[in-house]
Amino acid sequence: MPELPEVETVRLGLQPVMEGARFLKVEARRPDLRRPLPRDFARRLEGRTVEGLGRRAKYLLADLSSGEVLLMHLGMSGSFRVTKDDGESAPGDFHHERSKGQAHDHVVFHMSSGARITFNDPRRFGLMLLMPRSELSDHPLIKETGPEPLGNAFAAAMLAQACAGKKTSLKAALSDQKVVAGLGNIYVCEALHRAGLSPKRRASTLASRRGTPTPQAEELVDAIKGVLREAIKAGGSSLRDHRRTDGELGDFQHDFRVYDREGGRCPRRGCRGVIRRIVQTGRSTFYCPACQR
DNA sequence: CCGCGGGCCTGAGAGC
DNA sequence: TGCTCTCAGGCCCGCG
Repeated sequence: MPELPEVETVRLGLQPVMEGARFLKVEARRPDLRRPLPRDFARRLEGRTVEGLGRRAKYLLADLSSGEVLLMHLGMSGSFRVTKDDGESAPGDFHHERSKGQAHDHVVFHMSSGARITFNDPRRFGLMLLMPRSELSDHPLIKETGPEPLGNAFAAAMLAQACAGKKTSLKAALSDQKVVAGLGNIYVCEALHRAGLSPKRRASTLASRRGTPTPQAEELVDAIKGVLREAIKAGGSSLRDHRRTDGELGDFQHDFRVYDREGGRCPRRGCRGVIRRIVQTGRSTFYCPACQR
């Protein structure tokens, strides 16, 4: 489900109830996520204060007063829901699932801020890990991650460099978290359309022979930054699973130009093209063959 | 090393 | 209604 804008929306929702708050009680109801929850998960969180809640790529990172970092990933279907903590162990219909809450509520944080934070993840591709803060940047999940696309460091020269020599498609390259962090299937398609670049184009065409960025690389960087900023402003895209932490939907799906719009008219001014769906490396790609070259 | 396809899970929706 | 099939915002692993 979630790409950078959705994860950032979740972060902004959790920040006010997590930062500066302590974990009073932690329920690990279903430990078998993509990886098993860490050993002594609840015990290592309870009593600790969250000093800061950050994000790197699609990972949420809670800095703990113990010196550890809690790393959280939403996978395809993960979501966090913030509700008022009434002290009961769980909401939901106890006639069916006594004290178990909704289906797929795998982890619950009871915070000193008075918030109950429930992690729900039907497909269980999500992840929670604990590690010393000092080990984060060297951790295999983080180590190879490319630049943050909204950071100042992310510029055409960088992108061209990362794509130079790549035989794969632009679509595949931008989906690669080592090239740039946080994009997924939706925002890659949307950024490529905005930049007027074909998803089938070779990634290496963003770099000139000398390795310097082409005008297309500049266009693409602007398109990536633009679409991500707008999507964050809209609270992300809600196709099926994504919710803000208050349960409301995001709005950006209404602003998609190509994603999930197969057969629709290309929204670019003056373009008469029709949006097509193709499959690249096993994933749907949506694009306009007329204006994306 | 690089790029691709399969697999991990569950649920929704389409088609019969 | 109910079955079967396909597909889904991600990522890891193994193969060639």
